[in-house]
Amino acid sequence: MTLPVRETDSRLANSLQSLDLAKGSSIYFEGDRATRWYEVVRGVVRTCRFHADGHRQLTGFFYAGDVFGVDEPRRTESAEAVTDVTLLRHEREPGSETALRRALDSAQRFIFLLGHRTAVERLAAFLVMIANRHGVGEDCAVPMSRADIADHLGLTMHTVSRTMTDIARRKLIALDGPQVFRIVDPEGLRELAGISEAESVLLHPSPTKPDGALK
Amino acid sequence: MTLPVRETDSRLANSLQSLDLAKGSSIYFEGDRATRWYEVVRGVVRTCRFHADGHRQLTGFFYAGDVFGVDEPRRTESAEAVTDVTLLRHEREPGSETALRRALDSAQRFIFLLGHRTAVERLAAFLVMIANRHGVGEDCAVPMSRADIADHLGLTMHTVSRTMTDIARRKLIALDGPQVFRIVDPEGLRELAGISEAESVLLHPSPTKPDGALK
DNA sequence: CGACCATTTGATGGGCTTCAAGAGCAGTGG
DNA sequence: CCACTGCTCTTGAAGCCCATCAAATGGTCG
Repeated sequence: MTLPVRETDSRLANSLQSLDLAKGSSIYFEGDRATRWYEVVRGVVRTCRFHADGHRQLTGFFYAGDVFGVDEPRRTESAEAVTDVTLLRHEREPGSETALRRALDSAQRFIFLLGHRTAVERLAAFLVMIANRHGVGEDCAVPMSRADIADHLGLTMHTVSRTMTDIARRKLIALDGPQVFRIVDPEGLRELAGISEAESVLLHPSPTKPDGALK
Repeated sequence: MTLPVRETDSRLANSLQSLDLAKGSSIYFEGDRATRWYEVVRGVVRTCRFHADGHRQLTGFFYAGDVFGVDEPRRTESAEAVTDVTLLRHEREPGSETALRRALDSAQRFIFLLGHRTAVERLAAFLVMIANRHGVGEDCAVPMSRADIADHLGLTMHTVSRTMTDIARRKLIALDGPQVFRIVDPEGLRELAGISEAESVLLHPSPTKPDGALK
């Protein structure tokens, strides 16, 4: 259960620590005292909570440039490494307001995503979100498992799998194994996701994309 | 379409304005420039967005003491008065960090609520949330319509109505018309909602309850 | 009373879950 | 090298829950 944590706190004063964690590692647990927040440098992180019936709810995925763990004074959700990751750990201090704002923003986007009523719509929206992390036309990595996606979107792994192949069958995406896809019909996919062209820009004023012009 | 706005900006310097709005009034619209945020003094407010297929998503309900409209630089959702309301309008300034934190908090709770998979679970959780705004054993007001609840929980008005009477039939609540209920079996309702006794306290470290001891 | 609205209730069908089994793939050890 | 194991992902079949279509009820206001 304990994990290989290699801490390289040499970088800066002890107000900012860099740490590497292996895939699957826990970063913190629901209920922990929370005094610091994190920034992803490399890899992908998921946050999750459990419902009383035992089923898991993944409340967010976080990529390089994203921040997470701003909850206080206690963790309301746990955080885990989806892939091998490098993180920056920040001390809490006034002025971390932008971090809060970004967290709120991503929470609101996620609420809107969950508002989609059918499985295809939700998954399509999710794929668009992933694709926005990549360049246009590039292959898109799906670092998380089908079960992760399911617990994120409120579906079952089976439905996710079926729906994925369904979207591929419609020639909106092309699958190259379970963990890689490429968008074939961007317009069609966005339409399925219920996202207008204009909105899709708004959806990620993203820190990972160099060209983050928000007008 | 325009609305009776009586503005009583006498209260304080022009950095803090009080305003009264009639039930159904719009407070701001999706896309508007956003420079101020609001605090509810009296009544209930809803925020909402629309999906591409036209269906409505209510992203939150806000009661006396709650804050809303912290999004920037543009409104990502519109806000409307569910009942007659009195609001305080705040200028944006550093130090509104606590407002952000509260907004994030309520967003996360809502995500968790949407994570419930069945209609009964969601509605039960929603009722518990409402009940937490009231004293123990008191009658609980349901200021919003069935359609509002439906668009909030991702259900239809019909399912909400059916499920409501179903929960009443199980003697977990007692209905006194569509807009008032009373909890008969708190333990049973919480269990249905998938909320443990311990958690139910955590769920509302609420500004509306005087006794907000969070340990 | 009659019109209108919100809510309730009934009947049917579809989409997702559930249960079940098979396919693909990496790691291990004989 | 290949059988064996364990895992994730895929696919099939049956059932249930909720959306949809449709209609009735109850309340408010003219």
